Amino acid sequence: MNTPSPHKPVTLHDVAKVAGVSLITASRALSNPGVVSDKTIARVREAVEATGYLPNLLAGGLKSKRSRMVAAIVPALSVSQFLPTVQTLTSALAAGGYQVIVGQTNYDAEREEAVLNTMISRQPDGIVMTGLVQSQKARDRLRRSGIPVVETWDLSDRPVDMVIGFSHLKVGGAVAGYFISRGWKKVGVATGSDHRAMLRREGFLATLGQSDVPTAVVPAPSSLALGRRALAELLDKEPGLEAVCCSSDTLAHGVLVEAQARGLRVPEDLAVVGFGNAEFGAHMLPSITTVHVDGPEIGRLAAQLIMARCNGAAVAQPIVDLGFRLIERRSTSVDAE
Amino acid sequence: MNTPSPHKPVTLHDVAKVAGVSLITASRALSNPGVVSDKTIARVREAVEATGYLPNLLAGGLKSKRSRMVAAIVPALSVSQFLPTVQTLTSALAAGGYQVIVGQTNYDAEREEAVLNTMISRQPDGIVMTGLVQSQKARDRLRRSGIPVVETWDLSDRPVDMVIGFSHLKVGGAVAGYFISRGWKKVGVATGSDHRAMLRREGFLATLGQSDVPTAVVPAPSSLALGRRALAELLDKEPGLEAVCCSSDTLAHGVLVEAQARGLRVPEDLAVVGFGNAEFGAHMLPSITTVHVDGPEIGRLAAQLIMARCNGAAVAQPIVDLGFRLIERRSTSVDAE
DNA sequence: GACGTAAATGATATCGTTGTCATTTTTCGC
DNA sequence: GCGAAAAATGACAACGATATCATTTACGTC
Repeated sequence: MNTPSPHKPVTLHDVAKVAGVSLITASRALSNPGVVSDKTIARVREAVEATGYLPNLLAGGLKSKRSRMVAAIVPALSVSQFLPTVQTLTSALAAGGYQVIVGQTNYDAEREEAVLNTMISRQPDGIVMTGLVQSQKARDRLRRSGIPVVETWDLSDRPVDMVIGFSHLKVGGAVAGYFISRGWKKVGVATGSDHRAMLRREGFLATLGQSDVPTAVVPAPSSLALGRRALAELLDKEPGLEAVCCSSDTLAHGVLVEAQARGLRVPEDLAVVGFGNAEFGAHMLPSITTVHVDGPEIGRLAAQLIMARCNGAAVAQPIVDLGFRLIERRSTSVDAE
Repeated sequence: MNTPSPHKPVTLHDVAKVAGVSLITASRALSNPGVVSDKTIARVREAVEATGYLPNLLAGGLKSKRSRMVAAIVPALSVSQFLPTVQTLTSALAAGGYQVIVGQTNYDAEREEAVLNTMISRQPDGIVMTGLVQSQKARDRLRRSGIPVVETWDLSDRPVDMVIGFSHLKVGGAVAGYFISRGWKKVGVATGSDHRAMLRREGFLATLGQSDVPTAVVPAPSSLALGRRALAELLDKEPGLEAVCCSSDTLAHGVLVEAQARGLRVPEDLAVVGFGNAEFGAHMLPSITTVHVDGPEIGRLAAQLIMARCNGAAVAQPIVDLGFRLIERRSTSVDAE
């Protein structure tokens, strides 16, 4: 058995020599087998096996202008909200031979622009953003780059390219509608400081018809500890609070814990609504009423749209509204399932 | 203002022409400014600005053999356990001009091998694994590839290359020691089915000196719902259970909820220990006794080791034991802080 | 001012693969 | 068995950058 030295990697050239064919035929046998005879394909495959050849995707990508990489850009990897999306995106793309390269913006528009430039430099076949692209300069550059871009977790009339998401304003409105139907008057908002959470709050306030609702804004990303602190802050402002609208299930969880610490019964003394339908919310005591959004589907769809584009297909519907639905659970209703 | 057509991207050649220097000087002005005069650097920078040039990292990487990409391989992105590690890894690498490309193995050794091959094809400057590389074939191939590899979240005498982690056997032993010191006799284990969790259970049993401890094994990745189910299963087997050792804080959270649902007081009726020191564990009621491991540090260190290697530095200590510590909280002791 | 050295710039080849076009071989109808 | 079309293979150049080696320019010293 031969042990190749670590510094002379096997190239397609070596494979071709072993298989007794030309370099280019070896290339085709592997990446375009339709035009090569079965006999030759078999010989090349054997040679690949024998030499332990692995293609150099940098070289292939350079020439073919298809890197088979897709950039996924998130505020931070630890924002569990987006994880299911990135997870399914990665899996769906991997199934098609694409890999994901991640970038973190830390909720910072300037960093976002820098990250996007770096990503463009890597010649990705697609870019998936969580959220809309903030800076106009970046939007222009992305458009000029010609790279398929999918913005997600939001909607826009004029996306950079494609968008898959839902209306945060409407989510806020739907929650407010629910609050109204339940007759809650003394309400509060516990929200992360990020743009989308603020949009939901805006929609909430608009439908509620109040503009002076007590609000606790906590820095993104949210956490249980921040949720506790937020409720403490809200109760300071409005001791008779009946219901709290939270910008995430994590925040809602914190609110629940703080309520428990203060001997407030949920939902009897205080009703709590979250957002995101996190796994834990359905199984806690009390379970958390929340707004469900299909995060995994966003990732799958984004992968699909980008791979379709890469194969030259035109995308019929570049704006996809996935909608949402409110799931009523025990944190707002003792009768809920 | 000129609007370049989307299909004729600006290359370094264009920049050089605009700056009135040769291609290679432009290249050096950007990536090795030390050897170029300040005047020329300024001219090239201007030309970059004027043309909107972004380098093609595929081309650069091909020739220089430094792709400035690092592969991060996880069982699944949704395993929150590893997220802080991937997060700090990504940030630390980004600060050094490296990007992370992610691969998911789904806890499957065969998939792991396939993912590693794909990654090697991308010519990464380093590979960071969560866990040890399972298949021997993959280990050999990685060694031959000459790519710096950091295995994490575990220890081994013979890593593929470098390893940063801690001993899961010892973690299990430490928890068992704690159980013994508290005098708990009727104990149970709720554990994920993954390799590392099973190692911890092994260490736990060994130190405890019992081999017939009731165990509920749930499929990885763990969830709150699985934790609830695990406790139900354990109470079936051993109704007089005094304490449960869980393979993650998420599972412990589920055990806590199930205990609450059954009217069991924690810790008086049932003590619960988790693993991982997740954010929520410290702030819940009761807070969760757990084993702390410095996940973010693992990521930072891994980034550091790989970048050092890329700069030609020899790594003095290729095996780093970060240790762990047990944090006693209210889920095992009413006196805990 | 001549000389040697260091600084700055340039020309050329190449990284490993694939697109394009050219050539050879095979296949098949009549 | 011939010719035309199809199938299979090959030669060459090129993708966009950097490594290497060569050359020119600037600078300080005696």
